[in-house]
Amino acid sequence: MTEETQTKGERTRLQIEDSAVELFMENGYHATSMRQIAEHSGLALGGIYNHFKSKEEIFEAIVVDKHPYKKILPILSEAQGDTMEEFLNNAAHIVIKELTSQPYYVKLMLIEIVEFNGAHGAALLKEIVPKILPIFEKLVKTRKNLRVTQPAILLRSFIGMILSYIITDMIMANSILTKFMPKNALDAYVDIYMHGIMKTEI
Amino acid sequence: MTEETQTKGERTRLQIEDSAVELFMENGYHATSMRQIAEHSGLALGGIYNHFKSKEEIFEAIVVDKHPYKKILPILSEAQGDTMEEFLNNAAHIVIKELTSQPYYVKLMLIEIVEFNGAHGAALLKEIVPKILPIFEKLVKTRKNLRVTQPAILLRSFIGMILSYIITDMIMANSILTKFMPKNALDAYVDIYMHGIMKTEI
DNA sequence: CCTACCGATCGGTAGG
DNA sequence: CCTACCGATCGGTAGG
Repeated sequence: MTEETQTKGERTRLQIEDSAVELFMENGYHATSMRQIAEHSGLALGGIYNHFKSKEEIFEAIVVDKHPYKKILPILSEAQGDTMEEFLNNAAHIVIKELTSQPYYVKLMLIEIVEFNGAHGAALLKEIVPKILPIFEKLVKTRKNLRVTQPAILLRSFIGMILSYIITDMIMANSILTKFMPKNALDAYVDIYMHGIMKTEI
Repeated sequence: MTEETQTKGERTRLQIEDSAVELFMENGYHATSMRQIAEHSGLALGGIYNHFKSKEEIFEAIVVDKHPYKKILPILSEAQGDTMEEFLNNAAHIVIKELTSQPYYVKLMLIEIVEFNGAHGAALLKEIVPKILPIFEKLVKTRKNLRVTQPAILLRSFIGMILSYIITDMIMANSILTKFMPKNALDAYVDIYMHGIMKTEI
C-alpha cells in the first residue's frame, strides 16, 4: 500500500482517495460533498482540485486504484489445493473473508450500479474477465467431475455465489435475522455451491 | 393495481410514487430532485407536499407499496409442482422472470443499501421473514432428499441465488460479456443451485 | 394544487 | 495549497 518513494503529492492524492472511499461507503456518491472529502483529508476545498479535476474523477480513480482484483487474483492462483474441490473451496472462503472484512469494493460496485447505472463497470469488466475466464476454461476442460461445462456459467455462478453471500450479509446486518443464522453459515453456503457444480459427492 | 374506488388524491399520490420509482431507478435517490419528480408527475413542486411530507417519505412509501412480496408470495404458494424439485425450480424461474422484467424492487433494495445504509430494510425483513421462513422449515422437515437441514440457510441461499443472477445480469448489461453467456444461462444457473441442495441427481 | 420565495448547500474556480 | 467567491440548484414552505 505505502511505498517508500512516495512524493508528498502522491501521499495527499492517496489521502483524498482513502477519505472519499470511506465517505462514499457511508453515504453513497451523491450524498457525499467535496467539502466533506476535503475536511476528512485535512485539506481546504480548493486543494482537492490540485489532484482531481472533478468529483467524478475521484470516483473513477478509486474504482481503478482500490480494485481488490490485485489482491484476489494472486489468491486464486496461489490457493491451489490438491483437488479442484479443495482449490475452489479454499478460493471461495478466502475471497469471501477478504471481501467481508474489507467490504469497500463490493459497496463501490453497488454504488456504480445504483448511482452511475454501471457506466464505469463495463470498461473494468473488459479488462478483468480475460484474465480470470481462462482459469475457468482450464477447469472445465481438465476436470472430468464437473457438471458445469460452460466456462462463462461457471465463472458467473462463482462470482454470483460470493456476491450473494456478501449482499445477504449486508441485508441482514442491522436485523434480528442474524440470530437465525447458524455459525457455520459460510461453510454451508459454499458447500451448496460446490455440490451444485460437482458430479460426485464431496 | 388500479381499483375502481380511487379518489383523485389517491390517483395523484400513485402517480407521484410511479414517477419517483422510475427516476430513483435511473439516478438513485440523492441525484433525483423533487422538481424532477414533480415535473414527471405533471405537478408543480409545491403540489407534491400535499401528498408527502418529505422526499424520504416518498421513498418509504415506495418501499412499502411497491413491494413485490405481494406478487411473489402467491407465486411461491401456487407454483407447487409434484415434487419439491419441480416446486423450487418453477418458483425460482418465475420469481427471476418477474424480477428481471420489472427490476424496480431489486434496484430499490440496492438504493437502500447504498444510500440509506439499510435503514428501512430491517423493519421490512422483520415483517416478511416470518411469512416465508415457515415454508422452508416445512420443506426441510418433510422432504428427505434435501442435503440442507437448516431452514435459514436454505432460505438465504435461495434468495441469494436469485439476487446473484439478477445482479450479475445488471453488471453484464452494458458489456460485451453478454456474448459469452449461453442462451440457457438461467436454466444452467438454477440447475446448479438445485443440484447443490439435493441429495440425488435431478 | 400553484406561485413565489427562503436559507442552505452544492461543485467548481480565480487569484494569489 | 488556501481564501473568497460564483452561479446553480437543492429541499421545503407561506400564502392564497
